[in-house]
Amino acid sequence: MDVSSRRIERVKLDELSGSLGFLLRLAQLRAFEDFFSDRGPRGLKPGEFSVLWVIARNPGIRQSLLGQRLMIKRAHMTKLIRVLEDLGLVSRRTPEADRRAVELTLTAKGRQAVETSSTEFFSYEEATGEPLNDGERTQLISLLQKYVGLREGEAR
Amino acid sequence: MDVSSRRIERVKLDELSGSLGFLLRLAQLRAFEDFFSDRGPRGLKPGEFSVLWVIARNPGIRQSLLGQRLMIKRAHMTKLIRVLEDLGLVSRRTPEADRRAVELTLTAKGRQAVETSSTEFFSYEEATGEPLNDGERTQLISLLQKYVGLREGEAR
DNA sequence: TATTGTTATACTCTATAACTATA
DNA sequence: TATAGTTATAGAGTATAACAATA
Repeated sequence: MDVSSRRIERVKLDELSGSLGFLLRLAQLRAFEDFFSDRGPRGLKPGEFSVLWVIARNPGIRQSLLGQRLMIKRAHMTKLIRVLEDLGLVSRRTPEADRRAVELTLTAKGRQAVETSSTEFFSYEEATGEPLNDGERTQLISLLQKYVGLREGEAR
Repeated sequence: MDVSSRRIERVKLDELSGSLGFLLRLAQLRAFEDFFSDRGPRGLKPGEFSVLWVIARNPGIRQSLLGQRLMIKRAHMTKLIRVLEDLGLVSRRTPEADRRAVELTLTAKGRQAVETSSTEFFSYEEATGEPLNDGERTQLISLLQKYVGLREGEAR
């Protein structure tokens, strides 16, 4: 196979290449692809890691609040948490103050899993963003934070 | 219900809020949510629209090339195109030059569908990006284009 | 041997609605 | 009546591998 066939031929996208939704979809696919290609499938998937991470920083957090922040629907949350509970990473308890709710905390095993994975996840993160230089990467992160509601003020 | 319960309580995310992968996932969910909440479910879904749009700009494009550009895997592409063919929007032909390949073009009905939907899609696009101002939105798009490989040069 | 596309299978993520138990 | 969570079900998207036809 020659080199030219490795290159993606030109495809006209016109206005589509200026679509925020389209770009975000491609960018997310790209980020996940990078993430999984670098190494074989490891212990925690990105979604599981983020759930465990947030529980670790917010012990006793309610399922509903966790779901709101991570944009995971209630029904899906139930299944996700059950898996993590079955793995022995998360424990659930019903608070006396509101017996409808469920408060989440990590087990010792869960805390250890987050600890182990976090080095891996975040060291990967720093090495990512390939075609962007450091300044651009920082700026992209800043703009996304604002877009997503993680910043009250300006994006810079 | 009082106002305070409508607001999302603070959740500590720490380093996670600086993760590009995490932010891209949230941003994409947000963009799609905006898109679907504004209006009821309309004719074309974003994925279908983008496929039709690209075929419209690149008549006779091969399935493989289309898939590469839109980051859709071959097996998925087959199913996607079949649906669009069954809807009478796309037609397929085998070129004599390479009888393994499939060249895609839009039918008259397909061209009309793109025409109709494009106004809707792109006018929505312009009104989007809510917490960002125009300059920030432009910059975000620019950075994403570079990240995703739609620009050779610099991101600005 | 490599490539294009297809088929079959399965798994994840998401959406919806009906349900319970509490409030 | 409203809320937190659960259950059940279905659909979309994706991943994988085996396959046929062609190069």
